[in-house]
Amino acid sequence: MDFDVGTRLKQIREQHGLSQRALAQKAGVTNGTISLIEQNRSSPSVSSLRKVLQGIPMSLAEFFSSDDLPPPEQIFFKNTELVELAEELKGTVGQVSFRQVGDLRGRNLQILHERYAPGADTGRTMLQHESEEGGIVVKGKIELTVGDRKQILAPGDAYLFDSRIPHRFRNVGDEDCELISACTPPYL
Amino acid sequence: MDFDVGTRLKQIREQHGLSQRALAQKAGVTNGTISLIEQNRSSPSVSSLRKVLQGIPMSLAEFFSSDDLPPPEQIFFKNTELVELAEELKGTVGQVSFRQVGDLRGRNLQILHERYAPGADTGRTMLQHESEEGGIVVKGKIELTVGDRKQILAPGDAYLFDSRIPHRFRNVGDEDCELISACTPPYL
DNA sequence: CTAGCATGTTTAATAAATTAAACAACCCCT
DNA sequence: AGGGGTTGTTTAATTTATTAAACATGCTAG
Repeated sequence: MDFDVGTRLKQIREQHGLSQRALAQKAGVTNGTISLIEQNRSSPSVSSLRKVLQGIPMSLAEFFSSDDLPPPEQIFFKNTELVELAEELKGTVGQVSFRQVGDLRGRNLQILHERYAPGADTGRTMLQHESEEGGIVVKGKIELTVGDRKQILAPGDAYLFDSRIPHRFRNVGDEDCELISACTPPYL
Repeated sequence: MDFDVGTRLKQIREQHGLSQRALAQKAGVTNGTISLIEQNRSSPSVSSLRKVLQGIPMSLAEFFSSDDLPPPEQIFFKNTELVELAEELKGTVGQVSFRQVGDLRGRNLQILHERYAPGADTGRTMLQHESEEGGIVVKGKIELTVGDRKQILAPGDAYLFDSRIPHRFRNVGDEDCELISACTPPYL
């Protein structure tokens, strides 16, 4: 009782500026099929639905992850408008600052401006969230541990990994380290 | 875009220690249906599949997000290892550099180190990709236009928007501008 | 060894989705 | 006002999925 296939398909089709016939042709089905599906008067087989979505194109996974379209929100953020995420970081040692772009309501993308004081350390070893995560170092040096791999990154260096692997950040230098990171979907 | 519904269902069913008949009863379908689906000899309608998954229980979204563990990949990237994305930028004016973290194969997250020379301009107005996009300015100034909104961002300032809205970046200052951006899912 | 019960597979009848083509409504253009 | 093009909707014919019941195999107890 939780997923309205017809409405979802219609919404997606219209977002892509396609008519029923246009989509039908790209998908290799008839326009009638699309019409009936959108009215929930027929429940497509997954093979049909896959064909239809290939005309978008969109994966079945995307289709069923009902992330609804975000309403018009704030686009630009002044330096001072980034929101500090101080609370959540229980295991951390030393001074760490995570400043987030926007409030993420309805978003898949989280962008952070991170700052680590010398010696600062996220006890994140235990943390594994269901995301992908990456970033680029802007200033200073950071030691990053991901699973059984460890490396020190300098300005301009970068990282990208699956957040389900336990990971940890540690500033082993003697100046502040800044980096800009992204995460999808957001970690809290 | 090849999704083996039968194999996936069988895998899930067995992980939950259910026989075809046991699952069939909980789901309100017959065992034959499950057998045929698992052999890919019939492609269930999404209403049937939903019924079946309710017997697990599991959502359609979970079913189709085939969360298989990613193969071990490169995690750390030296400054010089970022890959230049020079080719794709047809409409651009002036000197622009997009340097990407990793090659993105199998990833949802794209992270770029972008550099705009004074006067550089992406003719991106026409571009609308199916993503969410955001970033933080590191150096210099950039004018960002998103839909009918425009703003000049300075170091520390940030942005976050739905990439389906037409957008454009322009360096209106007289020094190089650098920013770090992220995009999900990747734009090419 | 065999009777009983579980498993997954197959088959003919039935129910449902998909097609092909026609229908009605709306816009735009001359 | 009317054509020619679009749009989404509907209907009968066809294809496909689903059912109900039989079939085959393997396991275990007596």
